[in-house]
Amino acid sequence: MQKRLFLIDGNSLINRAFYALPPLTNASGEPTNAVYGLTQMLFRLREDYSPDQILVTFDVSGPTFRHDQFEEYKANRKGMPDDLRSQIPVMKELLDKLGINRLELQGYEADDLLGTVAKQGESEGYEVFIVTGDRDAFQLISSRTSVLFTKRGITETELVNEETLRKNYGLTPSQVIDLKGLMGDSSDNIPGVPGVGEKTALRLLESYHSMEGVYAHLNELKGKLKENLETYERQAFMSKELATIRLNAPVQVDLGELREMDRSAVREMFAHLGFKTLLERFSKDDAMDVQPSGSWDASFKIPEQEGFAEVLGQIQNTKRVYLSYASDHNMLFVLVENAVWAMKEDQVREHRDALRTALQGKEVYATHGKDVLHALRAEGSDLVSFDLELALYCLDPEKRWDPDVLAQHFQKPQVALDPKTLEYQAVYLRLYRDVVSEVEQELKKDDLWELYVSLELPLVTALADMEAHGILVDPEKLALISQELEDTLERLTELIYAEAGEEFNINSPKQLGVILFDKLGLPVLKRTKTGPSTSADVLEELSDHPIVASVLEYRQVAKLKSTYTDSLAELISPETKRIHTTFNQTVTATGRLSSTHPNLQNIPIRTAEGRRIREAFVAPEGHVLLMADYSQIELRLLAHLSGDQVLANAFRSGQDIHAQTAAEVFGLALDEVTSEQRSAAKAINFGIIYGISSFGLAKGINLTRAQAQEYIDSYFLRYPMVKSYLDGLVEQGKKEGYVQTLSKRRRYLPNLKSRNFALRNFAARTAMNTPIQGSAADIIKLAMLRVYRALKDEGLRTRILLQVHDELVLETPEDELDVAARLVRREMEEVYPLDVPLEVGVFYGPNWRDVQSYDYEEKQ
DNA sequence: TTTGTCACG
DNA sequence: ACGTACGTGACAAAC
Repeated sequence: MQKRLFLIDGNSLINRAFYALPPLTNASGEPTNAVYGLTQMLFRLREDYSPDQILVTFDVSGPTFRHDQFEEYKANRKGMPDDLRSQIPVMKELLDKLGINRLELQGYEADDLLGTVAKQGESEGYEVFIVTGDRDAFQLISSRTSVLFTKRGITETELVNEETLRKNYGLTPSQVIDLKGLMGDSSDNIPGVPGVGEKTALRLLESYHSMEGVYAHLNELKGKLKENLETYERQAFMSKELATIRLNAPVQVDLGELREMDRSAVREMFAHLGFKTLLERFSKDDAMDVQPSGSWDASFKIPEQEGFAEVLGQIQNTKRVYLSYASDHNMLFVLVENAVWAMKEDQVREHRDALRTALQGKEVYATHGKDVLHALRAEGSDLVSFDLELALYCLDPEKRWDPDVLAQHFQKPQVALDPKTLEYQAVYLRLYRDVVSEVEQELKKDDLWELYVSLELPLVTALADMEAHGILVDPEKLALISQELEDTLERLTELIYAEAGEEFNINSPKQLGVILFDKLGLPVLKRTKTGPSTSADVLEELSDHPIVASVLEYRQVAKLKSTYTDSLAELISPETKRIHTTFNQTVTATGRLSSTHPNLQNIPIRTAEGRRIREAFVAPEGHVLLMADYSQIELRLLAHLSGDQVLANAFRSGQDIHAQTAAEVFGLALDEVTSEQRSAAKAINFGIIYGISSFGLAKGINLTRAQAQEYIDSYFLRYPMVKSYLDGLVEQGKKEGYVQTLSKRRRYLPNLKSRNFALRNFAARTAMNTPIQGSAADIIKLAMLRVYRALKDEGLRTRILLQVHDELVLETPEDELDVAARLVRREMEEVYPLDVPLEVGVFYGPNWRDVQSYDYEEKQ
């Protein structure tokens, strides 16, 4: 077995622990939190990885060679707070008593020591682990060295090796410093090239591999980017050099074996520091060797070639199989006959068909069903019969159902393992097996079984199918738009610099604030907690000044370029030429879906400029895109749920709903309503759905609070059932502890009883909004299922591509358009009969922008 | 990591 | 007197 050397970046960890943990003190009032954090980490490492040697490095105060080289380096780095400084000698003393070696050297930073000793360890045959919260260490990764990167303070670690560095960051170890040279690092006062953020830097490195490569091919670049790279070349190379870790620190360590700790001295120190839990664990027999998994069996097997037949055989002989896919390891875990098998990506690929066949007809219980469907390329099949994550989401959509929470909730032993390890996955799967019947019972007890089993679970299949299919994107169109936006951006930049009389980073709210409010003396209308606000609604008030109009336009264009052209292009799959988003089914509090990587639920539509992005989303040859959206589904649901007949009749009449609201609120005939009154009524209708408040409404349309309150009062006078319905929701929420949607989906609102005014009011608005927004989510999910099944049943080739909350986007062969359009409209409108009709607008076209209405009557 | 901003329903 | 419209995700800057 290979020996393991752990190198711990003491300064990095102690800093992170200090800021992440609450300010603990011992009985004498001395701060202890940083010491506590690092000590806990040490215990955890020993339990999880059984290292053969541990070394902790520290920075020594005083100048390093970097100070000589660059005066400004860290010149204005914040000093260390006294409460942290005082903990360092304590930590060192504790390490000595624990028998853990310290390493520090005047004139060298911890990074350089880590790097040098890592190389020494490698040459002596160790598997080296560097534990730090500093990304710079990624440059030290090699086939024998990996980094345990701390996150969320130091509570979580991520194991980064050559493979995960490439996969998650798109970098080789040596590119880490190129990246830093280009983009800089504000926390280290290392300047980068202006206008080059992470995205741009990664793009450049992908094309040109290194900074040298970028500069060798500068003539292939253009515009502001090229200009900035040229201007800041010297600075970029200086920054790169600064970020480079030296491997030649004059240290030679005798790695040897771990020293014995001085147990009584450690116990004494723990007592003095007030570390009760650590002391307790430590006092038991031999705390440093305690098995972390409690009563859980953390074992697993990786099947060898012959072993695979054994896995398949076990699956054949059983009724039920538990599966999880660990995306950070790209491994499929299978629990069958009390054995956990862990299969690597290529192995799964090789045996995919055999696995799928073996699982057919079994009870397949998955932690995350959609991941398993993707891993087995079984999207669109009904392979998964239970999805734990989804079931827990139905129980309480806002609870973070981590395995430790799950264990606690169902009174099982705690899972005390690092979530990044394979053992953790094995234990999680066994925990899952042991709670699943109780999860099912609880769903039934709370009347959520129907929601889970008839709506959410079958939807997994449809979503997996949609994700795998993807939507076709025209990269040339995207590039063209990007170039035009770039040109506009350059023109606006010049204009803004001229009007400001100087150059600055327009993307920085802080720098922009200095120009607008200090230099040009514009009035500060709103503040954020860090300074004057420069948000669009503020700037619109100030648009008399020519610079403000330019800034507003710049912001719009910059947003489009960074979020919707450059990044979208990178996510086109080389194999399919399509974008494959992920639809998250368990993140929102209301039951809606969300979309990530990329988010395809917020593609611009409101402005003509932004709408152009939609032109790049296209249908393949011989196909058209088909769009279907619900009209006013939330207000219709309000009419249905409240039973208000004035509102219901408004929808039955088929007239413009906002105009009708205006007529009611302002006491006019429908044809007397002005367009201003209509927009005011529209804002009121929004307000009602959001959980009305006079303050909010006044902000939405320019009114005083008193006027807004008058509008609200007269609205509720005309729609009294709406008023009593909304009041009833808050009351019911207070009484039951939760509110629910049409399909009984719950959202718990304990803050309805809070003594804090703000929290309580927020909860009250949530109580009014969630049943409406959530019921709309229920309905479109049900509609998706019906459309999906109907398309399958009728053997059509039309596919659902996207869901955007009240809209479905489909792709249909031209010769299927008529039948698909009618099917979609029918399934969506008839999905769930309400007191008012559900109306669906249907559109089609060659891309997502240029669409025309599909008029059902005409085509009959 | 947090903050400000802005894209969507 | 308190302080906000509801639900998301992504990006750049600054901490």
